[in-house]
Amino acid sequence: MAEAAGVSRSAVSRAFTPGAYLDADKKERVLAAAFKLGYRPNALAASLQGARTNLVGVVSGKRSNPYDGEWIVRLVAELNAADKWPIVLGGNGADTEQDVFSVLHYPLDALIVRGGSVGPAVIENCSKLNIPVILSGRVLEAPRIDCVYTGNHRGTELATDMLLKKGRRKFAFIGGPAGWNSAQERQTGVSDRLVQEGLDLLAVRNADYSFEGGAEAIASILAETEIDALVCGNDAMAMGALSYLRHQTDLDVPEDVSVVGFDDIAMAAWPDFDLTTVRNPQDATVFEILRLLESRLSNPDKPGEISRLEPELVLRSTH
Amino acid sequence: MAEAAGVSRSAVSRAFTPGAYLDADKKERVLAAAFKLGYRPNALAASLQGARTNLVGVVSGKRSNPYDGEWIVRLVAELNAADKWPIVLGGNGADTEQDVFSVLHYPLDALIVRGGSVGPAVIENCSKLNIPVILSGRVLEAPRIDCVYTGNHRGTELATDMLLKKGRRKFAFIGGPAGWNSAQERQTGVSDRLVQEGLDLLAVRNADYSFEGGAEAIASILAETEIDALVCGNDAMAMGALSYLRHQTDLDVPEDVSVVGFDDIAMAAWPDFDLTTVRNPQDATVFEILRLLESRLSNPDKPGEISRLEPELVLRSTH
DNA sequence: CTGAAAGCGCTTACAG
DNA sequence: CTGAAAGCGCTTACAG
Repeated sequence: MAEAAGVSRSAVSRAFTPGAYLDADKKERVLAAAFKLGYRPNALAASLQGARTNLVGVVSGKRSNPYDGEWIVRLVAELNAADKWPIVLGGNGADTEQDVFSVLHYPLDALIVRGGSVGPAVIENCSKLNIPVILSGRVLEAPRIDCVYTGNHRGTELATDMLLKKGRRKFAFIGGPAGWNSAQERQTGVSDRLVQEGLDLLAVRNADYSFEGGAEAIASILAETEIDALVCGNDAMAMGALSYLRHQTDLDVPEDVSVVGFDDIAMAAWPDFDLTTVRNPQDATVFEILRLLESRLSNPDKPGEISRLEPELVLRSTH
Repeated sequence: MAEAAGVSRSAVSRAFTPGAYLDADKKERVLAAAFKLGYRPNALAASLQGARTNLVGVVSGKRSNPYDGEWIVRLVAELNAADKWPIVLGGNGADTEQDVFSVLHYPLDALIVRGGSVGPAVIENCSKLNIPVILSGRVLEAPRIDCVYTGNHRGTELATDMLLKKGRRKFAFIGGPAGWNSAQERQTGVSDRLVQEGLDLLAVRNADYSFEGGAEAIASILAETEIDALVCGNDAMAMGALSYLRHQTDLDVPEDVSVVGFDDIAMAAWPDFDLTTVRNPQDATVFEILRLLESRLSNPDKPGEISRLEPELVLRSTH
């Protein structure tokens, strides 16, 4: 490249460095030659000199949860807008953690992790490598880890409270994969509130956050238990359950049984579902991730920050 | 790292290179030190030596089309499984092309591009930089460009044919963004078949491939035209139109009007829509992309390959 | 089998 | 204002 333009290596470098001193003529010559050859400076070679790579790892959850799909698409868009380039992992379940280790071979500016997609080993490795980690949907108090989360317990508590006021007494809950923190918290949000009224959760099922999973779970519940309120760990399962109730049973929603979801994904508002749900504020989540990222990058050694977002009840027609 | 293990740089490198000669003891020492420090060889520094980066750019379309969302999630999962690491772009519309130029600063093994998300300038730049390009959902005959696409024209022709046999005569079409190839081809698939029967498309609208766009488009059509068959350029718009017909009009689907989509996204099969549609085979598309990628990588100079996938009519309950 | 040296594509002091 | 040199973290011939 340098010889193509008939200048020194340094000159080429300066031509692409905003604010660097370089004769206008010479700069023009470099840019012209670059255009002709399709040349652009190798960002990775530059990073060996200490520049940021602007590469961030993004680890999402399983692909059965549409909320995760929306999360990743929005996050990618915002990251792009901030000139950060996401290397995306996830969707294939079991091997995700191994994949993260592979991606740690690249000099990442940061790693953004959704929910419970990876374990503590990954995070420990990142801190050894000095790669900041931002957790979305999970909390971890650690030296230089930042977190954004929505009050899960509070969210389903709000839903349960509303349902109780409406006179519901026979509650069931369909949660995400057993063992996940968020799934557990959403469940206890219901059960803790019920206990205050001297009530129990009559039935609990765990599914995979998918539409089909929700439909199967409600079928299994109805085979054994009579209920008048169903709270679900996410919207997709709530929609699956709602669909099953409407098409496979004589039960009327909301006349006989109330259905409430969690997340407020785009589809929840479609007239065909019009799902009452708990908003897990996605805009705010993505916005916070970006804010925490910039803030961490400009001040790598500051203490970890934990940002809590408040859930909000969205009343539509299924409660 | 070398001094931490008390060995030479070369030894460290060999410890991480499968099949390289290195004393077992020494190797163990290197690996132990690496584990302790969280060290892993910088893949980018390695790439300066000529190794592949295993980084591939993935450019998706606007985020309003759920099919693109499914495409990206599946593609990412398959790429991960093949130890390729996708830098994902897109979702924010206008600036996508500029973003691609930015990402071309990284040494990519290949660029995978969905539909009409970027123009010819990007592709030309890639060929100058010797970065292979794989196009999904669009065809471009060029030296070293590979393409996968589904027969759009054939797809809507199949749908139209079925509708005609059912006795439908008054057709409308809701297409994707005006000017997009795929949108145009899907439209002429309908109109060409109608012409054979001496029929015309009574109404055409262009929307943004979203649910809401479909609902607005059908409203606008019904305000001016009486129809008995609606073909849509994708499922999301078909579902939006279907939803509008069911909730905002007295028209019965399929009694009074048939609705057919395109893509066969997961939701189309949900009982709440049960949409008759044209399958745009996603598994096969992603599979082909991976195949073309491997094949191109192992034989960079072979001629461009164009892989056509056949659409298939999926009959459900809305026709 | 293994170390020292060269070199990948850059940028950043350092001289001029 | 700008070139020559050093060095970022690696790997790959090249000697031994």
